[in-house]
Amino acid sequence: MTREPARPSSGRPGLAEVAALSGVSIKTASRALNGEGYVAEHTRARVQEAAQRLGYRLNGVARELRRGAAASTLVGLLSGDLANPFYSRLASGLERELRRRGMQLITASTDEDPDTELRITESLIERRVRALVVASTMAEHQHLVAERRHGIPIVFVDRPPVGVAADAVLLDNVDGGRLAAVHLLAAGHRRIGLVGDLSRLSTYRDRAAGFAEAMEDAGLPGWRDHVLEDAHDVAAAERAVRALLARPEPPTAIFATNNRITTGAVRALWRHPRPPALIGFDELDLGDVLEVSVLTHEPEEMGRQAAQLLLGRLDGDDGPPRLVLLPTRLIARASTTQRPGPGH
Amino acid sequence: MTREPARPSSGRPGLAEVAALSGVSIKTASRALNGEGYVAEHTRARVQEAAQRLGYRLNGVARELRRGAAASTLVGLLSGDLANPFYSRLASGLERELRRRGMQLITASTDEDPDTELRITESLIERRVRALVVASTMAEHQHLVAERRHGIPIVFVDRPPVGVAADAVLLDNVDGGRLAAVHLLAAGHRRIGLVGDLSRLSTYRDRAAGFAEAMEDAGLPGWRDHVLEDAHDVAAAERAVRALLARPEPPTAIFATNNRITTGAVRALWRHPRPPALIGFDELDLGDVLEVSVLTHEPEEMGRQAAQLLLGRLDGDDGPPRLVLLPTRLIARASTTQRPGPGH
DNA sequence: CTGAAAGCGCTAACAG
DNA sequence: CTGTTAGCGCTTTCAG
Repeated sequence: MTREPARPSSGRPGLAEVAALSGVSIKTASRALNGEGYVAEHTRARVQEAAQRLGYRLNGVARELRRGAAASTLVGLLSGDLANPFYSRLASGLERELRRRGMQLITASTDEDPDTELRITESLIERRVRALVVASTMAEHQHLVAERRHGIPIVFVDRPPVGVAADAVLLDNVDGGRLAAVHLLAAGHRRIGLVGDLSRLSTYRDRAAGFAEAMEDAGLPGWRDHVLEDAHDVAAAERAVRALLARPEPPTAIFATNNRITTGAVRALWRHPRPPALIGFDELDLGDVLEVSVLTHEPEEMGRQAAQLLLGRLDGDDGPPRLVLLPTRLIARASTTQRPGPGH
Repeated sequence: MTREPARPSSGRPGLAEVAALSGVSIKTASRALNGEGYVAEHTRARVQEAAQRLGYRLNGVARELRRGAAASTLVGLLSGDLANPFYSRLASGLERELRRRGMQLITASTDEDPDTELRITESLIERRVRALVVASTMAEHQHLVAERRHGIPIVFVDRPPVGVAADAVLLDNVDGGRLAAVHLLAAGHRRIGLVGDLSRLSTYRDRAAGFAEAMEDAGLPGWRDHVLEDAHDVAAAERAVRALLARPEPPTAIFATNNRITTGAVRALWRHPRPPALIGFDELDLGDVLEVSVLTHEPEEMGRQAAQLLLGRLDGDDGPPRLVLLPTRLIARASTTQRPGPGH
């Protein structure tokens, strides 16, 4: 029996080359390498040796095409910016959980830009990821309706789905905002500055809503006078805080609504002769040493929960969309407990 | 002419369905959707409308199989732990640069475990990534020799390749270690504690080597007495620093050889009545406010350089392996300039 | 235990 | 401008 001379067309050897070198059929080579079914012991050995010699690597692309998209092990994560510890910790928790089930995470940053998000979403779907985890920066998600219908599980994290029914894992932002206000009010503060992220982000809006609720309950409808929004990076936040402090009647306390803003605030207040009280959303690296009060939570846990939801869907759960709300916890430190209240 | 009734086999519509619905051949549908060659305007419109109606998505897996691995746009990044800001900033710089060239980054964490690294490497190669960026935790890299021969570009970052010729982007760790020692020696310190990461990591060993060199030059061969290694997380580092300080003759200064260790050290020295001087490797979040002297550098830049090397290879550069050495810069802050020297 | 043939969804090559 | 045919590298199906 004559065989073709085994010339790899793409530079890399394929099953055909391995089969030729070991003198078996292509299918037998496949079986031997996958440890599938019954293959004579010495045949298996010969095949494996040939594969070794040739530096053979399974072509996962071909396998996936043949096996069908339902067998893919790739899960896509769409997030704002991996350099933000919130997202990277989320990714870390997600990845670890997925790996336990043999799935792999592919991440892509949107730079918080809706257009980029749209393009990247399409490209992930074209790659036939098995599921999608989305920390969206878009105002709505109509473009995902078709995907959901085609059965690909989508889990929203940190920010809720709009215009599409899908699972979500979110923080209890309203409660967090309320806790911040209540804590500061209890210390006697009345003029409380609030520095916010982009006003279109629901996370920020919810935190502000909880804050507003507590302020109005306390009979302080004038809280809006001390709000500065759209501080999306550390430098902008630092400027916003300085601006608040430069006012004729500066606030006696500040609520920084996320980690970047808190960082900017800490920098603005550093070495300030009489710094206002400060409370931040998200824990800070060395927040204990910096003595900044915060509303903390666990990004890794958000990732784990998202993974669980997603794996449940892959296992056949087709119930209505689920919403997991993660709590926020207040850690009171010197920045709100040892700094002068409004009386000073 | 009769056409088949267009039933998607995988649940999702394919080109065949789009073609059937718009009454053209499959190839014409392909052309219309890819904006390739000449297609009559109204044909294109019909095809695109059909695609829209069906929720058609290109199957990138099939496309890639057909076009061949050389057309893949996926670059794999293998790193220790994305939750470490060093890696996430590296990933961020890399991704941004790759995206400008239409390539996508797929990341995977090894948890600093050699076995995991091996498995994940294989799986990325099976997925036929176009190139690999590796922050390796393995002692050697023989397993990559075959891959290099098959032409897939590999760039090592942060840690050097061993046993395989490949490009690398590294920090000048020896110089960094030397700078740290020189800085502390100039302040009059003689008993300097050094807290190190896993002793098998070349980054740590190089930093220690530079440190050693400066110490020996200063006529202080006894420096080894104040070394504690294998502090791989923040808690271990904090314990190590406390242990050093509890000695009969505690060091008057401490060199923390990476960001996690510095964090642990800051925590250990916090509120210490007479803290030793401290210098850390890697910048810290709010390092300025914490007033910790550091040897800083830019992880994003490492990512960018890696991308450049890699893209150059894809563009045909087949010269000998290149090594890019990134400098480290000393930022002197109060932790080494305002704390008591050895005389106190 | 082993093999031959078909085909996953797309695009390259070559007609019309 | 449009269509037909073949085949990427693997696995599935069905026969030996």
